[in-house]
Amino acid sequence: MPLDSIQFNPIKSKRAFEEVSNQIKKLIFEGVLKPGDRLPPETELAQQFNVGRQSIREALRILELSGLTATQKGGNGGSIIKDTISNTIGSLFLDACFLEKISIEELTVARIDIEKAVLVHAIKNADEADIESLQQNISDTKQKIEANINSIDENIQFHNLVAKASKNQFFVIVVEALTMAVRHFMSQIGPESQDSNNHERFNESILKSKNTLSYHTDILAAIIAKNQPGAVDLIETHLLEVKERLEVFADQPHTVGPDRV
Amino acid sequence: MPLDSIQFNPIKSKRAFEEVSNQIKKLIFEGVLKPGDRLPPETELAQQFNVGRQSIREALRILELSGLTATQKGGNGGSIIKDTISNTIGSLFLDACFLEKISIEELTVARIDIEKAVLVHAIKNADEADIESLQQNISDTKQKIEANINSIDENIQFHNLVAKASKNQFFVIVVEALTMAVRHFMSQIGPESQDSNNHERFNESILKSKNTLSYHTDILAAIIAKNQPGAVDLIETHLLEVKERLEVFADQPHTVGPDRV
DNA sequence: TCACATTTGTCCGTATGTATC
DNA sequence: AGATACATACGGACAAATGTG
Repeated sequence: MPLDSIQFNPIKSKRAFEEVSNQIKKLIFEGVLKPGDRLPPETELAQQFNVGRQSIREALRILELSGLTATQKGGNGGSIIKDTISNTIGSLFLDACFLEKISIEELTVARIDIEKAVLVHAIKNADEADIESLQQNISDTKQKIEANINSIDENIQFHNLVAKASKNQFFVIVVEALTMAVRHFMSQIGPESQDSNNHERFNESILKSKNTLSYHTDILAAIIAKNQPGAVDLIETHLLEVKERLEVFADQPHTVGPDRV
Repeated sequence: MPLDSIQFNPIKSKRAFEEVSNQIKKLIFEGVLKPGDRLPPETELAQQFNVGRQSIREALRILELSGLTATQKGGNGGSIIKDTISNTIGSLFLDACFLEKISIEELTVARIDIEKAVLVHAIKNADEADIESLQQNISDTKQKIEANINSIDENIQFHNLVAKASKNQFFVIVVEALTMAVRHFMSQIGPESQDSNNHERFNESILKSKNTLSYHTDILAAIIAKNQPGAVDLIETHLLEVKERLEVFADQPHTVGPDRV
């Protein structure tokens, strides 16, 4: 065997909290610790690992930020194993956007290609339950629009539901990251549109909501009819319109991201 | 304005370390703290924020895991602002794979669609420098194969370079996450193949490397010739082969992920 | 409603290891 | 080699929150 192909492990003087978080992480990956399980109290963990409580706490912060655990205060509280880490990835992704490594242009261009691919898989793999939740989403959106209520959450949710229908968890995570970023940029527009002193803008916002609803309705129909080319065309046109709507705000400085921990 | 459209901030008794990490994060996003800058020592930060060192340390762990800072110990050490957080996303993503939320099947299926889209953009946007680094990658791979050295790093790098050529940072991050996962599953095959007691497997591995190199060479040629349909066909066939190579190991239990902090 | 126990959140003092000069 | 600066780590103490009897 050639010597060069041996991989040496970098010598990294492990810090105590790293060792602790890795050991707990390993237990979670191995399934020893399952979602819903509660970790022992910090003081007890400190005794078991034979380290100070400070190291335990830093390890818990890592697990918490990784999306593996959640922390509750008070009696019967503690660190609880969570069951999903997808929104954690979305948050980190939003951070990347803020560091201006990703422009709105790049974001929306990529979104079109990815959601087109996702839609193809959704048409292939969607089951009854998926169709039902998509229909529910549409009717929820309708109600909100009729009541003049902002429907941005439902609009975002539609895309996430389509990703779920693809039965591919990778797509679910990627689309969630995309929509989380889109949602943030949208929310920078939203509050202004609802300014009661500016009826024109508010009406404009309602019009756009109806437009979006119309596209979503047609896309769902195409999914049900398994009309792949039609669906792909629809989502491309739809996302191109969203893209243009967002690009107006591309050069505006954006605020800091949401809290994650 | 409809009452329902008001967004209430969830009352979450902010913990001190959250406040600290958010404030520092904000400074980084705003560009006040730039890559390479050093944060004040922990004791000084504690004084400035008027909190204990423990809270500062937990905040620093959060920033470190988020990929925003790196920590050096010893004299002249401290927390330094980093310039990229992409590999952090890749690591978190690998965690998601380990939680078996994502199967190799899902991973590779998604990879094919995404890399096809990326390739289209790469053909459109690749400049001289991109072509050059891809050519360099090919020649590096050739040399390693001729010297019977494992070329998995170069093979992975090829795909990352194509993503970079697309000039879309979102694609760069997603492809890096994908290849990081693929690389991990590959490395579970690698060590066995290099077992000096198993020449057959080793030769098989060399054959596969040559096959991969051949595909990469053809894909690069198609990029240069701006032959979009040809390139897309090539990468689809190539990734399908990789997919089948990986699927053999799909049912094997995999080991725990790499350390991130 | 009112304690009470549990557990996280926080601060402080001190000691040690490590890298730089 | 020694001094300095810094992260790392431990232990003790108290405050705050939360569920239970």
